[in-house]
Amino acid sequence: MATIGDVAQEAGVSRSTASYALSGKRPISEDVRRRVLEAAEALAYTPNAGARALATAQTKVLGLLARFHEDEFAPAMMQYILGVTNTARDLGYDTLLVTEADGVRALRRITDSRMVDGVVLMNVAQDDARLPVLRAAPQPGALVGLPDDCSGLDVFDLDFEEAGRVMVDHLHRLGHRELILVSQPEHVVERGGAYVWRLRDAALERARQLGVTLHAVYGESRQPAAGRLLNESLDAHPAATGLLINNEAAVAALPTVAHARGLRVPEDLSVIGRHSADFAATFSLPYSFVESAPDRLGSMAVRQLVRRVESPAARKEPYVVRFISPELVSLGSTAHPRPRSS
Amino acid sequence: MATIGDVAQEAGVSRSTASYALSGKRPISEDVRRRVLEAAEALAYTPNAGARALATAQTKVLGLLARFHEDEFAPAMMQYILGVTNTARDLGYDTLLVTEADGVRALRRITDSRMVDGVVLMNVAQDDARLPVLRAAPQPGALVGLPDDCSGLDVFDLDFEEAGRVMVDHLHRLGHRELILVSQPEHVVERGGAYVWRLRDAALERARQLGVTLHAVYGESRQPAAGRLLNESLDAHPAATGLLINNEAAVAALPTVAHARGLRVPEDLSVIGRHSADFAATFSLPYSFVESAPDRLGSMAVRQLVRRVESPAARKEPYVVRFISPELVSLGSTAHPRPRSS
DNA sequence: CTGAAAGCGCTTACAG
DNA sequence: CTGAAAGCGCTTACAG
Repeated sequence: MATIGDVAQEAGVSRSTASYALSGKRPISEDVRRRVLEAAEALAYTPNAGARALATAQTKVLGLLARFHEDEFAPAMMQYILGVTNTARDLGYDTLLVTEADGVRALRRITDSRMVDGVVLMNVAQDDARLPVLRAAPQPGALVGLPDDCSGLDVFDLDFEEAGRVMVDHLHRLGHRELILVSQPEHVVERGGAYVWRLRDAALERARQLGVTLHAVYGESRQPAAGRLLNESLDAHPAATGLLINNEAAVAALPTVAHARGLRVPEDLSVIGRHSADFAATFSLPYSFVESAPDRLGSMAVRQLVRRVESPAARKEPYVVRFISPELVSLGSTAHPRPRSS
Repeated sequence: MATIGDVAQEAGVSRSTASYALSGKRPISEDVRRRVLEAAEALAYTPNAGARALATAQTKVLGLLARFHEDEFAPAMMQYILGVTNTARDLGYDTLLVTEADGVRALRRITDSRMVDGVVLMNVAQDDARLPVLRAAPQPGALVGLPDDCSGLDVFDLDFEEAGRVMVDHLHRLGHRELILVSQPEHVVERGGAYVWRLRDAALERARQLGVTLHAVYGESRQPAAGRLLNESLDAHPAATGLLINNEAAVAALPTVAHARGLRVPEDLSVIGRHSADFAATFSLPYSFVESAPDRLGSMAVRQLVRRVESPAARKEPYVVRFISPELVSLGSTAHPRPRSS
């Protein structure tokens, strides 16, 4: 493989001149510049990443830490990852994807060894053990997901509180007075998945204000349990006319459950999910939903991260906590209520 | 951050001794070794990845090139990726995930710059433009997916021919004499997705040998088209008693379609899919299927790749083309046939 | 506008 | 068993 020395020799200049001609970091005579560029072209010169990283203390690589819990719905993760990798590339960065179970260890490894210029943490828990490690690291960090303590890091998440209110408001406005909200399983909350209760508590609060009865239940995250729990919930609350689902596995199971029960949507039951448009298309879900915008969140996290990486000024700016406003995408699965039980 | 020089100083030895004590690559007195290890521990020393890569010409990073076509079913990809990243980590490697559209450019970038020690290509097409680039690269490469020309690379794939035969055999043995096979869309074939016709042609051949009528149709890869096409196929061949599905989107749509048609499986229709167990669980699919083993394929590709990376001897070995034998996982969706049409 | 030199942080022959 | 030195391939002050 050609080195900068080969290029310099081929162009008949010094290595520093070759380097400057390629980077444009100082004035170079037109003639020399041309010869260097031609030589680089002829030799198919590409700078050695390790050498450059060593000299510049920049790797042009971002770390992406994703966690996969047995009880979580893996398909939803792909969109977040693509949001990160594609945006990173647009900004000139490659992405080191780390999926190992021990996130703390992994984070130490990639930051201490200077493999990455910055880190995006996905699936952040309220009391995430990776956060202190990331704060102590020399690289900046961005989170997707809202922890209890946001200090020292940029945080991006869907506004789950507002999502809960939007769902309740929408059905209340249509005349519904009794709703069911299916969340993630309880142990997701226990593990620190704050988005579960953020949406739920805001929905409950709003329901109370509006005089709406809201039955909040924990869902399941695997099949067929997710479908079974839907059935139980519908059985338990026969007077409910609206169903809110903050749980990808549950909403994926709903078409089958509705069919089996002979339940028509929205005639017999109004439904609003909380997932992504891509998810809805993939699973062919005919339900209105609050867009969770995984690719946009990943993209936003990367943009902010790269700003901090590249600008010492940006590095000093106050940290941000930015929420994406929930957008209700209507697929016609809500209507005025009609009592379900005869 | 502490460097090897800091460690050496702290331990009162030279940098080379510190390095050797840490790597164990030459005999070190017990006393010195202990002092070095303590110093490294105390200073939380981690080698700088760029410096090490420069000195050793090894990055301990593997490249993973994944492609996402608009018309492909993204959720299936996550399992392949996890197979690669998890196995890589087990073997001491991190994974650079590259998803950009221009795979040729991306491959050039990561190989020419020596960012990676080896590359796994996913979603390989028959006449994949990335292959010549990978062959010319100094790093070894492994493929998931079978191209026309396998030279110079290790290739791993499901034995789709055998999968087609297994499906036909199984239903023939149960007494079925007319089957429908739903494949991927035609343009997936045009783009070079050989697995489509590999399974189909083998199934057709076997059906002919057995005197079974097999209607092979191209499917759709998005909803709701996938479901619609299922309906059309069932309408077009009312006497067919068995359905073979080599298409994730189609099999995901089948529960809804079957429900809508009042079709009981396996009483009215026997069904065999070709997908992964994880996919079946995620989508709650109650159909027997030929396991496509995405994580195992990813894992196998990485293991072979790392062998070549680490051993000059292995580097010289002949290249392999290794097929995973299709395993038929029964979920009870096949039975003796009963005429569908009255 | 250009070049010689130092330095980034490692590893590993070469000496002793 | 240990150390001084060279070298991996870059970038960037320092000189001119």
